[in-house]
Amino acid sequence: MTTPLSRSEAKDQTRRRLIRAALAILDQEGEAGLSTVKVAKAAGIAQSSFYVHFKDMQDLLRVLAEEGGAKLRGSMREARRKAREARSDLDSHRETFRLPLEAICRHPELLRIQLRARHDPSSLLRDFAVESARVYREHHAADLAALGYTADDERDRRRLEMIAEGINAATNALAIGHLEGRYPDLDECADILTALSRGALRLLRHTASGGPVPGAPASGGPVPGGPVPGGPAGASPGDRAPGSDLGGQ
Amino acid sequence: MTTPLSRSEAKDQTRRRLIRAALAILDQEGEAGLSTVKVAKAAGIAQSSFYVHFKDMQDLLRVLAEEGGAKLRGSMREARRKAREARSDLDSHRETFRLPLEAICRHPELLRIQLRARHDPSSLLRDFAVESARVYREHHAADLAALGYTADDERDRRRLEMIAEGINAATNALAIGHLEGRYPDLDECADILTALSRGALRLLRHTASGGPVPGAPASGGPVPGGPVPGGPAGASPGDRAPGSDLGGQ
DNA sequence: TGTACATCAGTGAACGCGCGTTCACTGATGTAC
DNA sequence: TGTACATCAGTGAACGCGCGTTCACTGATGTAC
Repeated sequence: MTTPLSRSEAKDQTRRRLIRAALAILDQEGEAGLSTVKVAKAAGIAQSSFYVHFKDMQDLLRVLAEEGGAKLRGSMREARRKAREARSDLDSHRETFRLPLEAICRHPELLRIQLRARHDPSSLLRDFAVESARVYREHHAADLAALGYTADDERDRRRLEMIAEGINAATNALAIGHLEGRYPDLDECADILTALSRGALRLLRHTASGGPVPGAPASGGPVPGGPVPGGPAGASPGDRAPGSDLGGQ
Repeated sequence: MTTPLSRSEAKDQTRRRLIRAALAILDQEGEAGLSTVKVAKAAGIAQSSFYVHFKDMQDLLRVLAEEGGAKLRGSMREARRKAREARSDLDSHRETFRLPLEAICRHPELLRIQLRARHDPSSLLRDFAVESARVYREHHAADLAALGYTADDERDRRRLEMIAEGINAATNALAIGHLEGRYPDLDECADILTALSRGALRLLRHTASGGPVPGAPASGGPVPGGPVPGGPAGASPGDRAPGSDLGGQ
């Protein structure tokens, strides 16, 4: 029935088995549980045969990271494409958060691995984790820009980055919660993220409408924290003291 | 000059040296870099002497986790106390986010260790990480309650939990960014978090003022999104369809 | 098609390494008298 | 105060273990003729 495989096909198949086995162990036991012994055994070959396919464990992890990164970028690209097809602005805003959540949940092992490696100094997947975090963050920053929130000066650029990072962290946290079964409704997760972003984005100007920051009362309510040292006195717009512009209270 | 130490005092000092050495290695190299050899060497004693003080590495980590947890809870208690002393509601809201950030930055190693261990299945510090995350989350939930945001039914309780988890993740992310030097101004971090929470809390009713959600302009300024599907029209409070109540636009 | 040879994926045994753990021992500190 | 003994923090050597890595070898597949 089965056509006998050529030598190179068979070798490639074994290689794939090793990669899959490593990914499974990495997801289930973490990097500490990874060893050439376990991976080879799980792939059904002799331990020494591991070195026929990879120089060492780091070499396998490099391949794993490359493939994971490609998968991740593909998911994000697709999410971005779908988000562009959303009909209304509101849809767009919600989709902006729902689609990345879906993308994450399509490859949950990649998020788990990334979260573990990200702050682990001795992780061989550190580069992968940092790169993944960058992809996510840039995705969010681009999305926020697409929603009409832009940053003209350095202060706003930094704030946009902070917001993107905060939203990203919240997205990951809710995605993990969803994967763990605590938040079964992905739409509700997206709602929370949408609402979070809505609040934060008031710190930036919304250039689409051209008006003042949406939601900010024209009268500028109570001033937070009393007098701001070196504050608004002679400050030009775009040079406001940090902490003095919380938007509508 | 130095009074000779009693036997038990000297032993305790050695024990402290071991604990401090383990914490430093854990922070700098992660759990993978930890071994009785390294810890004993860093503490300046023979490797076998490690077992005079601890049953094994897990035993030391248990102690480390207990002490770390106590430190963390202490910091959080203090932050809560200070927040209660804030004069105005607005101060209270900002302090609610600034003080936990400060508490985290007082013991940055605890956050780093927690973030690493939290998703690592083979970590010996898993319990510590989960417990720490719980402390943080409950702190945020209590703070939100103190700000007047309450949850009457199951849906709102779940949302409050999701918001607390999202805010917590964002807090950690910004704290790490601050510790890495990317966001030098802790007040600005607190502002971002305040703004994030403001948006999300519109999903809940604000019982303190009894009025509309704070921050929502009475006049309803420029609306970024289109009409809200299935919006406020005839929905009774507490029975809104999920995903349809994004609060004041 | 058949034969002789080349290639190469996979194997098992061997080795060194760092680590965790045990244990008999040492010498300083503490205590009973 | 002095002496004899008990206690015990700390030591170094030894052992087993799992792991990473190497290497000569095997036998099936591929190829030249």
